Amino acid sequence: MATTRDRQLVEQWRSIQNSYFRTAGAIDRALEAKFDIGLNEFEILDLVAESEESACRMKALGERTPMTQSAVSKVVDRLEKAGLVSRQTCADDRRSLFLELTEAGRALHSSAAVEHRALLKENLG
Amino acid sequence: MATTRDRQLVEQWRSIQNSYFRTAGAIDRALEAKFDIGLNEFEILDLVAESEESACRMKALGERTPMTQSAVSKVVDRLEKAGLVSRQTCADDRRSLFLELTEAGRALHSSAAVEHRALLKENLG
DNA sequence: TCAATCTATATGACGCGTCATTCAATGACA
DNA sequence: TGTCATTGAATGACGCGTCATATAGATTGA
Repeated sequence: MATTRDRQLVEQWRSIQNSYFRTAGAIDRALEAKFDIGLNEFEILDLVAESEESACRMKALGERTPMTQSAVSKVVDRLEKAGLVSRQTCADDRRSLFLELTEAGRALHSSAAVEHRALLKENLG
Repeated sequence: MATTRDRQLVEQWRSIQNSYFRTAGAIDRALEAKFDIGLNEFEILDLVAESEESACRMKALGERTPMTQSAVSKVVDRLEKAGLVSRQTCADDRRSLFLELTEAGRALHSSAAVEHRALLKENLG
């Protein structure tokens, strides 16, 4: 039985979906067009840039994003292929890896971040 | 240059992403487990159920969801294969189609909707 | 020190959404 | 009426995320 409360919930949810997709889509398209990387790539890049003191990243990354461990691994693959990031082995635990921005990665990140923040401001008000 | 305002925007965005994925994921898993349909399938079913007076649906559907026209077409494929919906040709414009719930579709929708609303309430507060 | 177990990451198969394209039906207009 | 542009929908190639698994390294405890 469809209560008014149900209707409200559904409307609220649709509105969240719309603004989520609108925002994510706008950022994704802009980054793709201007920097040739997708939103997820940028977000990993952003996380790596944030924690500029080392650590066994990969693991930590997984905890800061809704992406799957395997998705993170593939995003990093692409970033590495694009020469934006490099995987470094971890001396104290050789299963772990930590990530470093390359020069190119650092450069791209700082331009892309400006765009990213601008679009967030525009879309989140 | 990373302003405090930028940090706030990024935090806000991550929080939106997290709650979006948490909610969507929870609903998707529940519907998948109990009714064997995904979230997008349910949402199309829900839209069709909502507009129980006919019309040339497919088109209208595309306007009520952030999904692509082609995504809608494929979701409807699956719903049709599952016997939950049927495509009816439109007399006045033979390019268009409108959709109808089958009996099974109506039944599944009304159970699934309860679950859906409950999870929305739980997740959106 | 040797199993058994656990943990960090990678990988392959798979499903789904997107883009570009196609096809048929319509509409516009001369 | 004949052409040309437009519109509703379907389709195929493709990229990406997910799940289940694999692999190598760590840890525990007898």
